[in-house]
Amino acid sequence: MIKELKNLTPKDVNFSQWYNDIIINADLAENSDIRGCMIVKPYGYAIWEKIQKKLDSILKKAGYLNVYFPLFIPKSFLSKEADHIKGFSKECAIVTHYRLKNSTKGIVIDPDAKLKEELIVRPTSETIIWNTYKKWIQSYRDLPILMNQWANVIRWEMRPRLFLRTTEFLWQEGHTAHATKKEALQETLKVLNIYTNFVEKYMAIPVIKGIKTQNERFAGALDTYCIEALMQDGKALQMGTSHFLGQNFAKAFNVQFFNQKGIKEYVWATSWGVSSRLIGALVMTHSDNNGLILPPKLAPQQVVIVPIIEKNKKNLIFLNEKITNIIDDLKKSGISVKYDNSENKKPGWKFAKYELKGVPIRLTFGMNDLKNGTIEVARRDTLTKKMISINCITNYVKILLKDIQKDIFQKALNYHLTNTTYVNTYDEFKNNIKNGGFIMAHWDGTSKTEKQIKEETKATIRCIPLYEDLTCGKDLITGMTSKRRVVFAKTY
RNA sequence: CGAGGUAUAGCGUAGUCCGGUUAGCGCACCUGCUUUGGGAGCAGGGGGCCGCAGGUUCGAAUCCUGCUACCUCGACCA
Repeated sequence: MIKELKNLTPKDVNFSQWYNDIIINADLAENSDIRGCMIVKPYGYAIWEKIQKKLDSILKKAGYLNVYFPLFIPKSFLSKEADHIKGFSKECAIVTHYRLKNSTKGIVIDPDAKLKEELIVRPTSETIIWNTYKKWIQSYRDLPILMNQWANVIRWEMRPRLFLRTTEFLWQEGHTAHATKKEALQETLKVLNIYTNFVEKYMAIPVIKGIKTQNERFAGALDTYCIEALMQDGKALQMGTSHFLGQNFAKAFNVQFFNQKGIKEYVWATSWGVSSRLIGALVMTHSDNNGLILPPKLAPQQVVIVPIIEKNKKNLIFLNEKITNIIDDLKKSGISVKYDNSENKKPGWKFAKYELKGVPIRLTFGMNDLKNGTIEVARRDTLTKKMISINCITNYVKILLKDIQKDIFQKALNYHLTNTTYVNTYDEFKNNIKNGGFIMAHWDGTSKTEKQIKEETKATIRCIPLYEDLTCGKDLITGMTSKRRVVFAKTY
């Protein structure tokens, strides 16, 4: 299995196998017996917890309150917003009965226990939340409402893929209600910036901020903002979205308020989310052929210590004593440490195992080090080793963790930039899209051209970037004037 | 839902075309000894209704029919 992994490279056609091997070998998750549902193993879940805790504290500081709404949504709720139901109807899990019974054929669904109205397992919670907001909002004084929910959702996608597109996934979904359009729009962008900052600073993944075209928009939104990242095989992945919902849901659920002048108005809404897909992005952005590479800020174990045990095992006592001191010191500095002094595995096995799991720093300590007052420090990202004096090891590790965080972002950014090409003709476009990557090209703004490009090249417009230069140009196909370049890529 | 493919031990697989000993191998697991600074070696051991249900045959993992599940590709997508 591992040998197979080593024979693959991220650029291989078989990138999906490479990706799956890393996820399964690094103990993040495994293929499920139930279609596409992920089973997150403790290590995989630990990464999700890291993401969740950090993002949660950021959102709380920004003023959002956590809530939890029901898993089941009555079918009629979901149907109230026309575009919304159109977008989600093809991927809903539906509860129709509430009881089983014994029969001659074994356990069967009890036909007498049919629900009068079917319940949909939430694919997202806009409808059930707006049904409740109706009861909460009467006056402009009740606004804004800033809520966030950590939950699981179900989307019965045709083709599931570990972490990237699983039938069930974990996420946070924010739902806000505002008195004015301006405020709601500001909110949408504020959250987009929170996401960008989180993904770049913590996950060390560079992104492009942008706005979706009409074709790619969230079902029920007026505008969908997003952050897009580039994976190592040249495909793009949407890391998070922030939707400006306008008054669509307020109108669908009749949520109105009296403004300061006493006039009734519909409420303005936003919704936004990031999911456990982020774990997949982490894997695909930083991994190499030895396995996962985790950014220190999100690694469940930042440092692993491997003692070199000699044949009589007597030296372990001396090593333990010294290493315990090191661990205490590291922990005092807020660094998480795993000490693997198991005697049944050889050091080489442990090295390989923790590299596979992406632990940023490995410390190796044996009798030679004890004599010399040294310790061996190995970096996961560069796979380089260095002997360091044991007296300054805590400080060294502290600085090295910061360096690794910075370096892997820089590495990902370099990849991102070298794989972003600017093209001016459709031929250039077709040539470049074969190799993957982001392609910056002019587009006339019509769905027709967008669809034609999608059909002919399988590339879609990932977004209209917010901060790209605004030089004019001509559409690749129609030659119509275009005010700015947009980002094309193939996706997962 | 359309098109192709696969199903053999916890995982990965050989055997299937051309039916014939007790279904073989690697990893993992268990026992013992030796090892331990880059995935240890030797010796021994346990584990299989060959996806499910029928059929053909003296005899089926192998041939035939039906079913189910999964994988890849298309439409979908945080």
